[in-house]
Amino acid sequence: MTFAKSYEPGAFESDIYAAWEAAGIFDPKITPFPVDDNGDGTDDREEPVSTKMPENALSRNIFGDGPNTERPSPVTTGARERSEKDASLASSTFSIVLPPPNANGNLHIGHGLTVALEDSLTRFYRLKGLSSWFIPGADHAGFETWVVYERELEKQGHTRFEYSRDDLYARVWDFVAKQRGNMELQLRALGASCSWHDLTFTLDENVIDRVYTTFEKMWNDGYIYRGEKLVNFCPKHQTAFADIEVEHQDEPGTLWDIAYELVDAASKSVHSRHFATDEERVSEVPPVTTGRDERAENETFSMPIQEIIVSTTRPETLFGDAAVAVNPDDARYKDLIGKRVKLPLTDRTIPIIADEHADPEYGTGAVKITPAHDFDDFEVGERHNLPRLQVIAEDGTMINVPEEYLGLTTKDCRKKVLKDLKEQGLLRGEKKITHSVAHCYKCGTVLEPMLKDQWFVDVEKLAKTAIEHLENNEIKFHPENKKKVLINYLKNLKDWNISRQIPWGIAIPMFRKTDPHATDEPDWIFDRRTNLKEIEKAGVKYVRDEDTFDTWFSSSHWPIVCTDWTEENFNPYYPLNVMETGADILFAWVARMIMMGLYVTGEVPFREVYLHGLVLDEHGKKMSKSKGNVINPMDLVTRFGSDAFRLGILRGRSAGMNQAFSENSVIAGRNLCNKLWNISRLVESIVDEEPEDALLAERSEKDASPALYTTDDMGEDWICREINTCLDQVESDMKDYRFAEAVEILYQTIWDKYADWFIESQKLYKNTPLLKRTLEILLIALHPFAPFVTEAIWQNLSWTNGFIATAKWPEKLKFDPISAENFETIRTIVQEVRTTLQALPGTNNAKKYPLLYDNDSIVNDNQLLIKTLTKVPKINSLDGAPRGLRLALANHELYLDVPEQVVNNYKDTLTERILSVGRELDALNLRMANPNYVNKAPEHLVKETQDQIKEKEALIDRLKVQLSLI
RNA sequence: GGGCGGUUAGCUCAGCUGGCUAGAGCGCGUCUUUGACGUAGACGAGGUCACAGGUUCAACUCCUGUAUCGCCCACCA
Repeated sequence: MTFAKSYEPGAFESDIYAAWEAAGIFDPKITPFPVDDNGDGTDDREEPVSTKMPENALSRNIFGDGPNTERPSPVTTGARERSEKDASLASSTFSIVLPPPNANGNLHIGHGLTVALEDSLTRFYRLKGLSSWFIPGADHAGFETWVVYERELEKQGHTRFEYSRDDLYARVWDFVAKQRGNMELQLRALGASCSWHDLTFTLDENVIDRVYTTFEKMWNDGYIYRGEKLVNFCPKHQTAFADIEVEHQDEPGTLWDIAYELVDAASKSVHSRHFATDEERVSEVPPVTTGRDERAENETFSMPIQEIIVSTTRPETLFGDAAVAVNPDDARYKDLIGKRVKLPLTDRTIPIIADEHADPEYGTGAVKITPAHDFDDFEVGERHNLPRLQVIAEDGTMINVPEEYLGLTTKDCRKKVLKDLKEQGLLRGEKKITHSVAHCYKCGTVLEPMLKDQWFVDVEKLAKTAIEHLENNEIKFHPENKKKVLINYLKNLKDWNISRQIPWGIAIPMFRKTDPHATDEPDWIFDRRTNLKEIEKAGVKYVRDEDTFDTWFSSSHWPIVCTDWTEENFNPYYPLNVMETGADILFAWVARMIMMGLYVTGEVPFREVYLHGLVLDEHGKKMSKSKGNVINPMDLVTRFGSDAFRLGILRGRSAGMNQAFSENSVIAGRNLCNKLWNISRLVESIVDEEPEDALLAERSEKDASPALYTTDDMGEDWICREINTCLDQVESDMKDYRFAEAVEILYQTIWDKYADWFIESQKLYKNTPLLKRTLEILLIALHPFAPFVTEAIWQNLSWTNGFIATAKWPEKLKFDPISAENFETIRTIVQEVRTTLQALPGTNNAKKYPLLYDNDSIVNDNQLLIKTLTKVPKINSLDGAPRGLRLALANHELYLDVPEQVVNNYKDTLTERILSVGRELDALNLRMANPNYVNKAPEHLVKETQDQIKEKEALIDRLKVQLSLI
């Protein structure tokens, strides 16, 4: 096989992926259910044990025609026990799940980062010999997909209300089935080494099964309750959201002051009471009414005011008011507590109550309480047992209001209410304010707090258990501080609304009794038969709840369902080794997986959590369609190659940080791939022309060791040392999830060390076995990060076998440390020669001047090497007195044999050099002059400083001699 | 209001538990057809590590405060 002349990733990437997949190398070596005792880790999945008939008609397998149906089924062997064998099994596996991308979407840059991170880990541990299982998934993306589909329906002139829920489910299913596939192809293009036949779709039967089992357990354990609570409701999408899905935005608004008339009037007017009783504090008393002309207010003092003025941003909800609240400590209103007021525009009267919620500093200090349409008011209402009167319907129009307002939209109703209040003289002021408003994160519609019967999970115990395990350090976080953030979140977690009013999701398996006379029967029963609208049990009829689960309720089972965890069997892949995902879903997903994992399995679902931050554009700004700064990962893959993208996006990135990303880093990655490609071409050409046997024979005469290679010349020992350091570094970086650092050290080792020094030296002394071995090692070490190019090279090399993807992580190389250190000296010499030559006037200096040395064994022994690396025409031993230009190297008598004229021109440079070394020397001397440093600093540092001083002094001396010679 | 993070070269970022002349990539300048690579090689310029205190023999690193940018949570009648 011959190497293509140039590095063209597009020419081989897809073929290579196909070859990997065909060879099945992404499958875990150990089957998830090693109960067969074959002892050879053979795969059980060819003979699946019985699969249940799909009881749920809704749960068709979207990937049903694929090999997914062959997914292994658990084999019951009785109680699950942890044996020593289990433990050793678990330690020989590596498992990780892909946060499932939207089944019918395209990958975005965040997915690109996720794959780069997760696949690097997977490939690294696969090379390290662990049975690695990278489990892919696809998300039905309940709401996301639903929004897309509903838009589609609208385009066709239909609405969701024309169809039954089952109909809609089936339609969306087909819609997704048609669209799906893109994201899987894109994952392959990114090199994700996923075990594809284990792909789990969030609506797969086993997922629904597991979710129902958990729900049933929760129901029986009393964790599930049906409650009438306020939920964030999108009037456009007609569904409720969890708190976490709501987007708050600061917006301008108006705060209106509205007068509510007292029914049983106070004996004195509000204002006169103040003046009569608190005369000494008159000047400090704030006026009850605000935002109006001072004089107008004064006028009101003379008249008995029989009203209280409330401040509100939502006048239209006044029909739902259940009370007016004032702060119990607010002196202005103390006497009014317990009195009643007439609700404007209606005949109703409501009480004035005392509640901390009312802030005396804000508005008038009196606030209307509308329990059915405001979250705070709901809580106030609960404290005071107030009725919840719903006046806004789910479609955003008014209900339960006087006839003239009935059916108006909230917007129109507000206008009319304000107009009517004004006419009645009850509107007392308005003020422009900024307040945050809840929006639907998808369509931007203002969310309406809506009173609804929903299913809730009582999270108290779940959260408490999770906190205990977190505080017990059972999960390691990267970055570390996120654990604290998570615990803090869990401590304040409110009950979780799991009902959604969209058809695209997992049906809630609850049925409501239809016959109110069957008093002995419970109102709600659990039943898995959600394919039926109506069921009958013990002669009583029940109808299905039409809601579906919040997607996070099922997603929280992800590690459990992906690894096929069961109660009965030990599963070496659960808990997952690591959960890698975006820091933005720490609460929504990670927190819930931990709670659910503990609830279902009693174990944390993963040992470590790595959270990545946002990928920002090159200027550090968030990417968004509206800004037009979105970078499409597939576009970069096409232009620069998959490896270049992966290397580029990992570069300079650290856990949890939002970081800028630009094409530059991808270009740098591409360049490394190209470099590696050409290194390999050169090595291969050397291997091709030099018969290995002859060389080995020659070497083994000198050294009887049976090693595959021998190190002999200095650069060889040196590169062995450097590669060993690199391997150590990569391993420790991967253990600590320091991806960028791992890539960095590989980059440096391959380019700055291997190519620039070792390969260059090998153009002179060829050690073919070592060239082969070192190249193999570097390819393997880089493979986790750049899988395609390393595999492509591996396949092109004449002496390698199999796939690099399943190669063995390299052992350390043997080397002679003294020889390695000597090469370091040679490098220093070579660099000094180069620097000096460049600084000399004129061009092409390297070829002009010979190098002279005196009494220097390293130079003497390596004349040819130094000559090759510096390109000087000759290296001679100094005969007679020193001449030419002395190199500024301590402990080396080296001269560039240049004419006096050139030396003279170099005088300034030399003087400056002496000064600069002098400054360094001064600093060192200053340090030594400090007795505290000498006494307190570690001994080795003091000694190091002393040595440096000696070195610098000697250097300065010699430079001065040189200068004096000029 | 509570919490978290950033501020290091022109740009984007490393620098872990305090001890190098503070690093990388890209960009920039000069030079180079050398057994692969110009997507390259050699050499170089460029930094008061946001600011102010403190701890220490020693601070980019630890502590306190300030400024500034950003994120998350809560509240906003």
